[in-house]
Amino acid sequence: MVSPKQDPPSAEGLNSVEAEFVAFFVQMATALSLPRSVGEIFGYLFCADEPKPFDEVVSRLGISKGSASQGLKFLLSMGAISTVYVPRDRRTFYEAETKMRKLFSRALQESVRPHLEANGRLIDAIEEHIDRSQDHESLEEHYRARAASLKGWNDKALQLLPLLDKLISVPVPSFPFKFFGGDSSGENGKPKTPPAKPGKP
Amino acid sequence: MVSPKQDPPSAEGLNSVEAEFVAFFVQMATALSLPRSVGEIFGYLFCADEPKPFDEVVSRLGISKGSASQGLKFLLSMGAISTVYVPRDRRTFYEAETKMRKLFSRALQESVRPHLEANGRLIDAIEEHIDRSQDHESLEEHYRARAASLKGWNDKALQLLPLLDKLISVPVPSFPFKFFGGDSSGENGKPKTPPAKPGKP
DNA sequence: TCCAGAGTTCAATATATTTTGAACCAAATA
DNA sequence: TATTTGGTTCAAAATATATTGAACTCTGGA
Repeated sequence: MVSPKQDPPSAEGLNSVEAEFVAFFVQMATALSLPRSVGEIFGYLFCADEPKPFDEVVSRLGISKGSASQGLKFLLSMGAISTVYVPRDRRTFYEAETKMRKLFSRALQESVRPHLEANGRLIDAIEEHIDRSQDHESLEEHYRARAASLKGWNDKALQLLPLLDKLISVPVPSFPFKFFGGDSSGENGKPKTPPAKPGKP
Repeated sequence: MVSPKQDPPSAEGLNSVEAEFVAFFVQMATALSLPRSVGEIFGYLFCADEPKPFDEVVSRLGISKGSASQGLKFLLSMGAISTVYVPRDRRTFYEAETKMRKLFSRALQESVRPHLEANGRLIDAIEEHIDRSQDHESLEEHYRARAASLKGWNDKALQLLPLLDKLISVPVPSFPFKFFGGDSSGENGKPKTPPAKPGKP
């Protein structure tokens, strides 16, 4: 399905393994309706063994500086990547967050929760409209019931968020019958040594 | 923020409560990156007290027949609405699924699971590429590790699906320390009586 | 101070998605 | 059989989104 071996050694274009990782995250991005370029960038950084500088993202992926800049900014804002400072190199290096738990957790907090909270406010608005308007006669009760159902589910979702957060850090094959136990795949306090001058051979 | 009272009695346009429900689901649809029209249609049907026919969806929402047809088809395919047969009326009537649990459950099965399964196949493809290609020297081990991490998380997600499904049917305020208990908000075997000739006054 | 490199911004362009509406089909009715 | 009604299809138009690339800013030398 994909062509033979022979990986271009570096510098321009991706080797076949990188290309597959990138394809994976492009598909992921598509599923989440994010731009392709975001998937490409994350995929490239995810499979890299060292932090990579801006210009390498641009040249290896063959995308424009503009796209790279915007995509990196977005990924930073999501907490999906972070910058790495490399002494004696003016460029900023980027590395992917590879702890999926963190990614997921953060998405829950930064994307899902705000949406649910906004929903809550919209539901309040609905209820106010039901109060304010007459000539619904028999419908008024029905409207109230529907609004209440919406509110119930929204609240439920909000309450489930922290539980979900706990759930994903439980080692799966043993189903979680006690929740607040330790996290198996926990943090390692590695002091984040910058790599020994990577990139630009 | 929204203008006074005085609801247009019917026939054309929405009353102010309907308008708010529709706005809510439009925002919901946007969050899920679905077309506005899908949100409008679902919102209209969700707040209706009886099943509504195609032509009313069109005229009340002021969208084209094409949009309505496609949106309804989509919502049917998601199981978010269903058709209702009304004797002595050629039109098909639609009603929203108001049991959120069903909606959610179904989305998990029909949308999330297939994506995860596709991901699994893509990860296999990555691993095959790692096998096939040489000249990665020291990188090969790193690639394998990254691929393994991906596979691990994907499998975990797949395993969590049924648990999630259970979770949402648990009454929330009492946290779930036993999972396989009964479902409080369970099915009611109502025999689905068609409404007494609604619509078209 | 000037220059070169790194990166950002943003208007223009390219792409993708939604919506419309006219043409069409099929079933019920005249 | 012809007509009307209910609804679908699909190509074209309208909108929305992503990408590019040229102009720009900023910083660190020389």
